[in-house]
Amino acid sequence: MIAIGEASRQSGVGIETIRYYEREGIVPKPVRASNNRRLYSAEDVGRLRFLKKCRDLGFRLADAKTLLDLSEGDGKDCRIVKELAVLHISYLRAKISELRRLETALYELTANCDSGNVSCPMLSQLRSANDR
Amino acid sequence: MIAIGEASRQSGVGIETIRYYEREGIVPKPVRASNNRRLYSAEDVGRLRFLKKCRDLGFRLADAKTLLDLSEGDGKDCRIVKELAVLHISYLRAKISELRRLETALYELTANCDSGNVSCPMLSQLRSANDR
DNA sequence: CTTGATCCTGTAGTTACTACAGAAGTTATA
DNA sequence: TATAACTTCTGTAGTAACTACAGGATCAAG
Repeated sequence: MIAIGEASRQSGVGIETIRYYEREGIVPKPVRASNNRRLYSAEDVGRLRFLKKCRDLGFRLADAKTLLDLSEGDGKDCRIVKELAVLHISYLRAKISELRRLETALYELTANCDSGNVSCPMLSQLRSANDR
Repeated sequence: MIAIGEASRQSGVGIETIRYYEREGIVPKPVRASNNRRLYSAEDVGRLRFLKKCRDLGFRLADAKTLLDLSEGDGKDCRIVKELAVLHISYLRAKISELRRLETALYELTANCDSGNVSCPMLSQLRSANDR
């Protein structure tokens, strides 16, 4: 059993974040040593690492918890997992194309923008009343 | 001079958001009617619309305010505008490639995932101790 | 005169942490 | 043994940019 700092190091999840996950009921409350300090097992660290990977993949915390619960449950079949993943992929794709759109729009706005212009064309564009 | 509801309609900025912008000092406090209700001029609506466009382009609110201030100032030259825009474009590009990476990773994780699997390969992958 | 729409202020909730403050306990060094 | 440095504890507040009330006042229409 290890202390929270070591659990943080082993899982890659920050100390404050671990305590936050505990408060939020994302992970079970760990046992306490006689001095009231939290003690984590290898399993606890595994959970934290699992959550970290999910978060790194862009899942929201609630979904990460769902996945964690699924992975601890008996029926580990894929349905819900795949559903969540597919949903998240389409969310990512939508986000990507939106950002690409923004990038293009912004690039075009700056195209005529050159130091020395008396009146900035980008600002003019943004100030214009038309379009939406 | 129009009421806040109409200003919201004309600018596309929500009523609560308009009041929020006022609280935060993003837009100047509007004049008040004798009944204490806010009254907006065409110029005020213009500011809101400007902010809306900036936000739609993905600028953070603070940057939107900077742009707004620039567009109201005397020296409307492009330097700071372009700087902000270029910075934001590179931020967008970084975000896009990050999301693409996530999409690929997630897609690969789901590849072997098929309803009916007894043990979900995606969960196994996430539970595995290796890599980070 | 009543109904429904709009507006007001002020506060709290959202997401997922992060950053303290102040106290207590632990470990390493002199 | 004293002291310093480190770690942990609880609890609270801050972040970004809104959004959602609650509870009350005012307004316009019929």
